[in-house]
Amino acid sequence: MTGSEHKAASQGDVRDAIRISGLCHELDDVAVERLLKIAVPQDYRAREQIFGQGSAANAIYLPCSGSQMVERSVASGQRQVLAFLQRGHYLGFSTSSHYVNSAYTLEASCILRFASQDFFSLAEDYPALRDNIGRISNQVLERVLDHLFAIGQKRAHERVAFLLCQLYAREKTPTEDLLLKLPMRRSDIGDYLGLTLETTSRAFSRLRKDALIDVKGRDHVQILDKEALEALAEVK
Amino acid sequence: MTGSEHKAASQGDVRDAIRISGLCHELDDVAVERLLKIAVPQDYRAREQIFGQGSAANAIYLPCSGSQMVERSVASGQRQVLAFLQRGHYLGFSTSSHYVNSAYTLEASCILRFASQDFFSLAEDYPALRDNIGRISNQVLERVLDHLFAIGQKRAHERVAFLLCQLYAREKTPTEDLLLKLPMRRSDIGDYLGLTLETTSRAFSRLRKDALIDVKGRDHVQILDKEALEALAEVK
DNA sequence: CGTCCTGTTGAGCAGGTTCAACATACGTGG
DNA sequence: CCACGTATGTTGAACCTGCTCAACAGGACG
Repeated sequence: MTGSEHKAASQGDVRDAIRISGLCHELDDVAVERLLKIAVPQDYRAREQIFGQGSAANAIYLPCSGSQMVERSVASGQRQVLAFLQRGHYLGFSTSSHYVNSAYTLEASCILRFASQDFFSLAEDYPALRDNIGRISNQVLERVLDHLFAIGQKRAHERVAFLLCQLYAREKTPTEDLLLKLPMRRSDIGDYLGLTLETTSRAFSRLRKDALIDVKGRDHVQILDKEALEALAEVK
Repeated sequence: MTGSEHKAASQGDVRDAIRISGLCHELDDVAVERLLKIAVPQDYRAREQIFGQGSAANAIYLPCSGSQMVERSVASGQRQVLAFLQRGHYLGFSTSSHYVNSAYTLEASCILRFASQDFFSLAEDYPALRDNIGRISNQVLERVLDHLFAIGQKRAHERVAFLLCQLYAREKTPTEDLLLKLPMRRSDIGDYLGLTLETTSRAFSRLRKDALIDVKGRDHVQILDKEALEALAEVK
């Protein structure tokens, strides 16, 4: 059972998340209302599983608040973090009948749950919805290709620079002071970038020493030299 | 007709490629004919560019024969090979107006070219075609996530095992003797797996020494122990 | 105030890279 | 058809980045 000690999802939060997600692009009001009607909001605590690798893929998720990650593990114990997500990002699209990845919250989150059946039967009625799903998964593909480049070709501190730029670029309201929140642990970042947590930590230290960033406590980073950071992170 | 495997694309080759690609799933004959009508076959020599990073994304490509690769390079000189392709695989889908990747042939190839405009206006008329495009790009995403896992978490010889399993798994007619053709160079494999060409070569040697494969000349590999190879390659 | 958890830093090690030599395959022209 | 020259692939040796193991520091929370 999930904790309900946090504020319930307001209608505004929900609509905001859907709008940000791009799922409603070109969709009429009736369709949006039908979409809202099949959405079930659910509250999660920090570090709780949303769905697990191998379980039946019977829902799609849309975070309204908080932050989440998608990962994949193998029997030999290795783990690859595939994505860090937040409000307006989709989780749980699966080609097969079972999830091949797991998803967890990083912070306490409110997440909309759409039963696959409801969702896809709605998509049957609205071609625009199918197009939007296609557009979203193309964006996902693009991000993953950038990620692939970074892991395949970049050095440790460049990979960390890549993550910081990726996180900054997706902020809807880029903060003027370039302050970034990092809700994940060093080990999560390491598994995202194909590094150990120690190497990740050293990479942060190096960027700090070179005055590209300032590490503010455990989970905040201030970008001091955005251009230099982007030059390190270059993936296209 | 039957013996012209050298140059001109036969109608059979073309239909075969389209069938393998999965683009015609649930598509009626009229639609398929219209698709064939806008396809322009073109012959390429080995190691020729099909399209280049930064150029206008005005076409989609479908190889009928030969083999190809998609790569991305950055100013600093690093290159990531993103995919090795062959008959029935799609090339050149782009979200933006310009390609962010380049594509080259590995061997001499015949490739169908669809002008984006023609292609997408045809897709306007056939929802099934749009669905098929969506399904194909989901398959691409799945492959890229496997690739990401391999590069992020696997050691050198495990990555090579991963590539060999990936290439073997996609053979339409799995050869009984487990003989695999590798039309790419060691440096291409290295850039695909995030390794240098020397490390790649050493990884092949290691797999040979451990009797998992047999390297037959420059561009053929015989798989001797498929189970062991798959155990090394495990990505889910 | 102590405990646990996360992050940082250090030291030694190892896998992968770099640089270099050699081997083999392939295409070309004699 | 063979000989040669160039491409690609393999192997060796030294080096270096990142990993492993370990100690310590700083918050968060009871």
